[in-house]
Amino acid sequence: MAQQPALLPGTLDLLILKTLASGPLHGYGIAQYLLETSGKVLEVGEGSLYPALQRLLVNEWAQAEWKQSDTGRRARFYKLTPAGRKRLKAEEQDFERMIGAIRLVLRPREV
Amino acid sequence: MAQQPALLPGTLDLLILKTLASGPLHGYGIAQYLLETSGKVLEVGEGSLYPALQRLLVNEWAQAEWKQSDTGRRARFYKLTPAGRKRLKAEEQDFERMIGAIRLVLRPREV
DNA sequence: ATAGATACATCGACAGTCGATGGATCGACA
DNA sequence: TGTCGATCCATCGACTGTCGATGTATCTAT
Repeated sequence: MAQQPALLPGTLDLLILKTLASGPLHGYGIAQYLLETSGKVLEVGEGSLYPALQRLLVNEWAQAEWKQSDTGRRARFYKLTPAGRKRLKAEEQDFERMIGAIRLVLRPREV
Repeated sequence: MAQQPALLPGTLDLLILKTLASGPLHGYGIAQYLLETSGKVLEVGEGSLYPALQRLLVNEWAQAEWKQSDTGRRARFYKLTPAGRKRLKAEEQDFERMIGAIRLVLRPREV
């Protein structure tokens, strides 16, 4: 990685899952949310976002429904399924596990 | 990700660079070091490790030299170049930046 | 009119990880 | 003696995920 990648590969599903845990939201809204919540760091391109949303649907971690967005346009709202919540929990744990392990390497003397 | 991946994609170069910052080491030794230091979490397969080492050489972040290992076998020792140290620093900063951003999403109320 | 924000989605290129495979040496143990 | 496990190198093809470009459409504001 280092600079170009706006995302840590492998974390996008987790981020989306977490975002949806607060309530159903559409693709564009998810990208906006991540951008703002992360302090403009996580810039999810559409070429990453929509494939990720497809993954969620295929795995039945989310369901989609067409509705009106706040701005009056049609938008596809994604909503977590129970399986999606389970998955979120698992991904959060795995993430913490990985980060913890990496930290051990980055700072061996602080344990 | 979640379960199967033994590694967070995009972090391997950083981990290797950090490992080599303590002194020259050979491939097998790097894998061992990461495994032990991480508490058995980071299991770097050879199919990931050697391509990563090639990347380091190509980018001149490391130099390689054949020597005798502790066990008397021939082994290729990788050593950080000044550019490699620079790179390590940059990757560490980027990593922290990404993790910080992700944390903001995972725990929005703790800031 | 037209530009910018909102909203969807796909495509091909590219990079990185993984499991399998192949080779070789050495010590230990049966 | 044979063979097993650990040490050590490396490559290959499959797969997955991210990225930038592209295309469509609507709505608001200028």
